[in-house]
Amino acid sequence: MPDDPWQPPRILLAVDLVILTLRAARLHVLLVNRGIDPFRGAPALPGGFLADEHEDIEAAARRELAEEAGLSGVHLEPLGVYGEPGRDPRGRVVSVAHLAIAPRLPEPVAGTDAVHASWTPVDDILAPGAELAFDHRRIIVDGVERARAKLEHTALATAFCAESFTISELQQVYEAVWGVRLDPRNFYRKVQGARGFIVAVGPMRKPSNGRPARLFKAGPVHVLTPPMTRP
Amino acid sequence: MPDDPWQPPRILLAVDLVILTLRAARLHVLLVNRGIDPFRGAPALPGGFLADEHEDIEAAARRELAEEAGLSGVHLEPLGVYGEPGRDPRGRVVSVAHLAIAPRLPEPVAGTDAVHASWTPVDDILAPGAELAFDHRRIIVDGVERARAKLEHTALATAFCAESFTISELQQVYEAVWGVRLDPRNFYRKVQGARGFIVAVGPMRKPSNGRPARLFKAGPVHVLTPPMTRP
DNA sequence: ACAATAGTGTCTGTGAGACAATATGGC
DNA sequence: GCCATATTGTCTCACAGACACTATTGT
Repeated sequence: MPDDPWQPPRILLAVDLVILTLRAARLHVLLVNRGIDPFRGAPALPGGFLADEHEDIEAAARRELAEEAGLSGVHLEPLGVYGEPGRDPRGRVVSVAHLAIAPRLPEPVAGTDAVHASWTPVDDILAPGAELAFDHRRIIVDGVERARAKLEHTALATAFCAESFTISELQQVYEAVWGVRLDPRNFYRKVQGARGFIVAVGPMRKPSNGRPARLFKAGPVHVLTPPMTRP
Repeated sequence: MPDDPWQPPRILLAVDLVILTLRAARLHVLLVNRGIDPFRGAPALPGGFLADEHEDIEAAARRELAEEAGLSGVHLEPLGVYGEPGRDPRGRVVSVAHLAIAPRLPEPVAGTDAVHASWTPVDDILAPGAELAFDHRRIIVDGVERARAKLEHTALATAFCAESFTISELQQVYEAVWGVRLDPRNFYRKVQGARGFIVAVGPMRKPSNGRPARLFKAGPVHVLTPPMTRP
C-alpha cells in the first residue's frame, strides 16, 4: 500500500488575558485598543501569539501580561479554549484565555507595546451595545464568572486588597465582584468563621467618621472552609 | 523601517477524549492501545488531530468519539487544554481534552479504526504503577474530578442509568463515581428534594429479594436545586 | 449629644447526617 | 413466620440570613 501523504493541519495558537482589578469599588478589566486590522480601533483583550514553537502557553500569557500591561507576579490561571473556526477573519486561530487578578493599581498602565491600554468597568463593556473585538465579550463573561466562583471557595479576595485591610474593605471586594449588597454583620461573622482566611494585625482609624476598624492581613489558607457562599 | 519577517509559529492541535461509563458498579474509562510510536503499545485516551484547518474543535471530538468508540449522541463538554512543550516527543502538540458521559454499554466497543479499545476501571488505571501515554493520567484525573463535581450540581447521574431506574440504582451511580458509601434513607430524601430531578413512572419488582422499588425516569431539570453535596 | 461605622448577640428556617420505625415483597 | 430491601419519620447539629443591640470614634 502507498504511504499516506496526509498531514494534520497546523494552526495559530494565541493567548488572551482577562485582567481584573478593582477601582473605585467597581470591577474593571484591562482592554487595549487594536491598532491593526481586523477590528482596528475596537477594544480588545491583551494577548498575542506564541513567540516560538517551544514557548510554554502560560509563559506566553505572562509575557503578554508584562508587555501589554506592565504587570508581573500576579495570580494567573487558565480560563478556557476559544477556537471556533470563524472567530478570527485572518485564519484559524485557537486562543487559550487566562485569568489574572491584580490588586488596586494606580493609573491606566502604559504598555511597553505601542498599544493603548486602559481599565474599563466590566459593567460598561458588557452592557448591550458595547463593542469588542473577536469573541472577547464571551471570554470576559467567562472570566468574571470564574472570578466570582473563586471568591466563594478561595482566599482570592485578599489579592484585591492592600497588604492590610479592614473587614468592610474586604466586604467591598465581594460586593463589587459579585455585584450585590451584603449585610455587614453577617459578613463579619462569616469571614471570621473561615479558618485561616484573615488574621488580625492591629487597629486603625477611618479618615472621616465612625468607629475605627481592626486591621487584618491575608491568612495562610487558600481554600476556604466553610466557603463564602453567594446569596 | 523594514518589514518584520517574523511569523507566529504554527502548531498541531489535537483532541483527547475522556469517555466515562459505569460497568459492574465501577467507573470505567475507555482506553485504546497505541499501535504506533511514541508510546507504542501503551494505553492512551482516544483522540487525534484536527481533520483540516476548518474543523470545529468540538466537531473533531465528536468525530473521534464515533471513529474510535462507535459512540454518538452522548453528552460532551470541553475539559481543558494540555499544551506543555515536552508532552509529545514528535513536536509541539496542544490538545483540547473533552469529557464524554455514556450510559451503560454492552461490550468493549470495537472501533472502526484499527485501534483496540477497551473499558478500564478508573481505579486500576490511576493506581500507582499504571502506565499511560503522554500526560493522559492527568487528563483522566481532571475528567473524573469534573464528573464528580457535575454530579453534585446537575442531573448528569441519570445519564448513567437506563431509561427508567430505581432510586437505589441511582444511588449506586453516585457511590461509584464519588467512590463513597451513602445512606440509602438520606439519599432517598435528598434526591426527592431536588425538584425536577426525577419523576415517578410506576412500580417494579426486584429479581431476588426485598420490597419492590418504585421506578423513576429523568426529570426535566438539569441544574439541581438544592444540589447533591458530596460527603 | 449626635451621626456613623465597627462589632456582638439572638432568633428562625433549612438542610445534612444519624438512625428508629414501618411497609412490602419472596421464601 | 423470617429476611431483605424500600420508604417514611424523627432527632440533632451547623449554618445562613434577618435584625436588635452595644461599642467607639469624630464633630
